[in-house]
Amino acid sequence: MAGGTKRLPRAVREQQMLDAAVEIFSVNGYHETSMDAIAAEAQISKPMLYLYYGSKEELFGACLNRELGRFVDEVNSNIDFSAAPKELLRTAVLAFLKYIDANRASWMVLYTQATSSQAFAHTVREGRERIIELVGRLLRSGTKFPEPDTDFELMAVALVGAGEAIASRVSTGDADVDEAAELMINLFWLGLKGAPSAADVDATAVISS
Amino acid sequence: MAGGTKRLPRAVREQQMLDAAVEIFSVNGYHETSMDAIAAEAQISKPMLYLYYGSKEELFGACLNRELGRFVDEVNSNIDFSAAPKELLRTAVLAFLKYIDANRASWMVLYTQATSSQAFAHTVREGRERIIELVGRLLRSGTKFPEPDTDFELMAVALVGAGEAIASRVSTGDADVDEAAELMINLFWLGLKGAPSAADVDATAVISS
Amino acid sequence: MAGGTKRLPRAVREQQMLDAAVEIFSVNGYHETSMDAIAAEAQISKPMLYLYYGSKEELFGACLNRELGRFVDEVNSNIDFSAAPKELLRTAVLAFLKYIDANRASWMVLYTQATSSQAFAHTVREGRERIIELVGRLLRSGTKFPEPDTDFELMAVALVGAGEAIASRVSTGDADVDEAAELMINLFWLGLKGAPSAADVDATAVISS
Amino acid sequence: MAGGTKRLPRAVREQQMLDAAVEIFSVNGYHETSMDAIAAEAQISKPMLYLYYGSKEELFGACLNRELGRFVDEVNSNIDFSAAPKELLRTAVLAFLKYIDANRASWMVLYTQATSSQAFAHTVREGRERIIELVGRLLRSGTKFPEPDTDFELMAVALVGAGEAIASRVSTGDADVDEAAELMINLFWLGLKGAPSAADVDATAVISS
DNA sequence: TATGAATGAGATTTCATTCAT
DNA sequence: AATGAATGAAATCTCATTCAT
Repeated sequence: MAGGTKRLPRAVREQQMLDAAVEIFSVNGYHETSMDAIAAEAQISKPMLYLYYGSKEELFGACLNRELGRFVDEVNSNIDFSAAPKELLRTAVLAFLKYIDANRASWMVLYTQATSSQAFAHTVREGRERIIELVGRLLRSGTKFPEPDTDFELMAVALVGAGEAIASRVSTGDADVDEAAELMINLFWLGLKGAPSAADVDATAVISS
Repeated sequence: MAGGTKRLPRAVREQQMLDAAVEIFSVNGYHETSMDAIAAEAQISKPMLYLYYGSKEELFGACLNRELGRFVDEVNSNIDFSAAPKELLRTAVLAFLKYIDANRASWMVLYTQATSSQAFAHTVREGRERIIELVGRLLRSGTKFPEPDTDFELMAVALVGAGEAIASRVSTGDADVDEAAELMINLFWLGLKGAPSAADVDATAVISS
Repeated sequence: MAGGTKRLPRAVREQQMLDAAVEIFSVNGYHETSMDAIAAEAQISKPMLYLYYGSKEELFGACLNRELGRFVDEVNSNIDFSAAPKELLRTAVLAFLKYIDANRASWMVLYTQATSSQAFAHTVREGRERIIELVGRLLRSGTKFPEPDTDFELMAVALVGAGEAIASRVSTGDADVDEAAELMINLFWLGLKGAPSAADVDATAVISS
Repeated sequence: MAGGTKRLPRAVREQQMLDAAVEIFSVNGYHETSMDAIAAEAQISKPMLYLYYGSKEELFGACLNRELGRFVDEVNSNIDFSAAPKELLRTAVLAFLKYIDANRASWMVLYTQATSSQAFAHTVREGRERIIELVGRLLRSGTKFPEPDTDFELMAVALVGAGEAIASRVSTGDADVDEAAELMINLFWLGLKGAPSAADVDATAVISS
């Protein structure tokens, strides 16, 4: 009634639908969300959803892709690739966490939902895998004298896992962005020397027997 | 005559049901699992399931609790609390990862399921929170001269996140337990000095420009 | 309410459902019939239909099979296989048409429905094919001096087609059973000598110019 | 600019639509065919379909009528009405079967569809009725000394049924046109003396016991 | 104690059909 | 004359859950 049963160009409607879908999926989860609910939120009829997106699964996929795209774009454009390594790292981590912070509902929940929902675990896993590879390469290239048997990839897995956990804390508002950023930066930095044996000497020194 | 198949003591029936439920939930996920399927697997009738556990949600909760309990018990009993800190850490990490490795199907999948399903995110989050607190306390007590503003809890969040990520890799068979353990131990150890400012000095030295 | 939401043994419910399904399918046709309508007619809930028969298609298949079985049984038991050929033919044709006459709604309409419904054309065609083969063999064995190139099978096709058409007339009440039987018997009998050339001589004699 | 693609004269458009509709209906059946599919095949928009034909049912009716008309025209124009009865019969049967043979897809399938779909059984039945009447009149006029109680119409029903069955065989490619024609001609010819008593004498002679 | 029988409620999806331009 | 945009209505099917025995 208030909203609009008006004729809208396809592109506009698409966004309108995705907005609604992201909103509802985020709040209720994939399974608990009905197409009816999304249609209602978007103030359109259910058949439109199917006309535009084919199925609930595809609709969710479209949500995922849009949010993923936005995330990548935003983060990418806020990283200062010309800066020195540590500064670059700082801008990257900050861009990442700030995006999470600013898009709590939509992104983290979509992300969480997708991780579980069997049909999308795949997509998320792939995305994560790419990030892990990236981080792995950064670690490798950033380490001056790598031990021969250093498993940079597993280290990357750990760091990305840590990043996700921190991001989750940020997304729930339970952690301060700046503080979280500082910690992540440090952790990554440490990761660069985290290869097994190498670290022991220095680290142990500061620690209670 | 007409009645039931076999009279079994309550405790046995309960386990029989949980075994079946864990099995099916693990394979198919929470939403894709029907009570019918569980009843069939347990070779009992659906009303029994409801008699014992009240609802699908409660049944899943019971699965979760049992598996969580087993996990905690097993890990606990394999940690050498009398050992020196680093050795204690080693036994803990190994116990953790070995459990994961030995119970791939049941635990990690249940865990993943629970994380998503809105109704249980709660339970999992609580469990994780307890672990994070524990790790946080360990960090605090393990650090000789803590900086005043060190946020041990957030560091614990990161480390636990890293641990989960690694555990996930182990559970899929994509990472070797021993290697993963070594890496986690190192990471935690480093975590002890991961408080912002303190680390910079040493770490930077090994790193490119 | 009036009918019965009572507990019934499986076998009884099955028949009750099939009765309802046959009734409604017959009146409305396969596509125009909804499972809701059948459930209502059977005075049970829709899930029962699915519990017992799995899908609309399978339900229809079950109807088809039951009616087909009844038809075959009834007709078979009314044929006098010990009689002389012509008498045997007579009993067979009468049994066939009388069944049709007595079961107008159920059988003929089911038959018609099935013929069309893509998914069952198959079943019906097979059944018809068997009858055609049977008739073909009868023709062959009944003809004393068959012409070498006589296509008994195609003749059987024609005779069965004629039989179906007549049966259809009977089922709508537009033809008298006894008269129809006599005609069919004659036609079949003639069919026995219907091989092309053979007939010409006699037939032409009775015909104008 | 925004508007329509091409302005075509009404008659052309109509044929274009019917062509598409016949094609799709034939392949998929009435129920399985969507207006969308037809519009797509005709390369026009759905509202056009509705503008020209009002509803799916009417569109199918139009298809049926056009095909029926073509069929009648074609067959009619190939019958040699001036020939002697038997030759006339031959030309008629051949015209009929040749048309079927040449228009397998369109006609027989449409015909089958129509027979079932409740809404069109009517139309088909009427058409068949006209043919039956025609054949009945031919039988009557062709029989020199008809028995008083001979039911020529029912005989016509049988013969037309036989004709349909044979035609169906031809349409599936399972019967040769010429052979089928010869058989049909013979059957019709025999039908002329198919009145009960008359036939017995001759026929029995050729038959076993 | 144990279960076969039964269902209310709701999910996804598909169409024929119509506005507004 | 022609169409992209939009929908009401309904159909199939599934599932957690409960009686009645």
